Amino acid sequence: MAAPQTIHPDHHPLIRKLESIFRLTDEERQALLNLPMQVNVIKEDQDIVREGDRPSRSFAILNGLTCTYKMTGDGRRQIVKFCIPGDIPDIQSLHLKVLDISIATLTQCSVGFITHEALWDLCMRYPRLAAAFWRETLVEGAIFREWVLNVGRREAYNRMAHLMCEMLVRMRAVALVEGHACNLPITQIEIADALGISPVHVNRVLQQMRGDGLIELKGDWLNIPDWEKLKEAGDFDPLYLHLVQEWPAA
Amino acid sequence: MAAPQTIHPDHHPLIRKLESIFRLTDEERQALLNLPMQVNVIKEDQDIVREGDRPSRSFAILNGLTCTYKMTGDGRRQIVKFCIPGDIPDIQSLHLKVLDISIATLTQCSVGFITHEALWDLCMRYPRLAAAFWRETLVEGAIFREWVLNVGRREAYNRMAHLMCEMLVRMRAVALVEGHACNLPITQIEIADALGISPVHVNRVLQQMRGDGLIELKGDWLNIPDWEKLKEAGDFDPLYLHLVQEWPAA
DNA sequence: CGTTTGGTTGAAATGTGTCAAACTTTGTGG
DNA sequence: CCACAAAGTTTGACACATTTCAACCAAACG
Repeated sequence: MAAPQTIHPDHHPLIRKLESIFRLTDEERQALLNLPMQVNVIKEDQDIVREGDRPSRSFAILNGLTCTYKMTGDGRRQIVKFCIPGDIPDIQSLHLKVLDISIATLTQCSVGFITHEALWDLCMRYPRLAAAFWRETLVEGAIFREWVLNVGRREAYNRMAHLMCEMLVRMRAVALVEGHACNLPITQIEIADALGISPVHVNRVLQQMRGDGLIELKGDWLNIPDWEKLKEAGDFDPLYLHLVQEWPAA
Repeated sequence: MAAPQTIHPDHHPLIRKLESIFRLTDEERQALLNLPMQVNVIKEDQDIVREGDRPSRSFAILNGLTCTYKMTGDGRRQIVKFCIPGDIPDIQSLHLKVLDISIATLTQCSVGFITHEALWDLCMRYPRLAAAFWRETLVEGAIFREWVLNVGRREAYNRMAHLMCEMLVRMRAVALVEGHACNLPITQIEIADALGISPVHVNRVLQQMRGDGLIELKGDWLNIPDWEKLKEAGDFDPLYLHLVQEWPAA
């Protein structure tokens, strides 16, 4: 609905993300700013795209939280990734015509739609940007792999701790962490769908973790009182996120 | 150990795979054939690369079976993908300097090492090949996502059926299926590590599936007497494999 | 042949799921 | 600002899928 709008470079999540990987040239930065992007605000709990769709454009999350999910035939949902500002969750559709995933908002979001045509054009003109996008999809793949490990080989308690670690580190990378806390407005049902367990069990595990002083969840805020302890519980090693700039140990 | 060797185009797994996506030009095909590739034979149960490595080259599986896996801190293994001829399982290392996975042979394999330098050169010269490699990594990501769903939301029986379906379809795509059967020399322990369950349970589930007439496992051969039934049990939809050429229904 | 590796079996332990109800918080319209 | 509805969280009891442990068996192998 909203008309194309100008975003200040420093606040453009895409630019911020790419800059965290390598230094953009002025020309590259300008090309990104000039990308024709239709910014829409979408309310919470809406599918943005659905499995089976054949989109002609991709979208960047500018603001808010979304998740990528799949369903079994009998209607059980598995969230395979939480997407945060700066992500382009369906960039795969540039190459793969039919979507094998659905993507839904978890909160109200503003997303920027970019036509595949414009993306292709950008990639052709700026091979370094093409490489950066490719790289992003590879990191995404690495995250999926870690999730297979997490769901397949860790028990609920550690699995949950691992997820919290990942979210905090990824949020920190896009400057969405304040101190040891970040805004994480997701329900226990959504956590359950991400971890492959039942909502009831999520509740029990969360209480246990709170009791152990690993996390604090007040309203939509996730606070990590003891990062090292959480990391230990989650068996968490950020290597798979392939962040270029690790932040100093807490 | 082995010296670079010539492979007939029709038997070159890489070319065969790319040709299944789009028609290569003569020039592209020649460029692939000219890729300097060091072919090594590696015996079974050997790590080819390990998590933490910083490889300067990638490798294509020319022959044999390998798996990509990760380990938890307390030594539990999760296989995240089986790799078959035509795959380049660590092509991600082109962009991501440090490996977040290990890759091991399951059988004796012949693999072709290609330096990153040569791959970059190829990608620069032939953008369609670069796009094809990117696409391959995206399909790989789609497979990981499906595995998260499989491990997170399906019970052992269906999970196993799903894995068998995937293996058969992927093997068929590279002409490794004869009739309804394919060579699948993996142990029950390896299946357990792929499905995130215990070897004992794999055994029980396999017996149940055999009893239900879903699969036959004699020696290293997997036979599928009733594809539709297996597909049903595995809740299997090949969409996520993004094969260009579906094969006609059995 | 003995040794190794992988497969099979049973019994007991356990993590997690299911169901159903109660409780709490949030949001909304009167 | 209250009242109510809706959404999300918490709790308990019980069921069950899967794990663990330990032993035994069968096939492959040098």
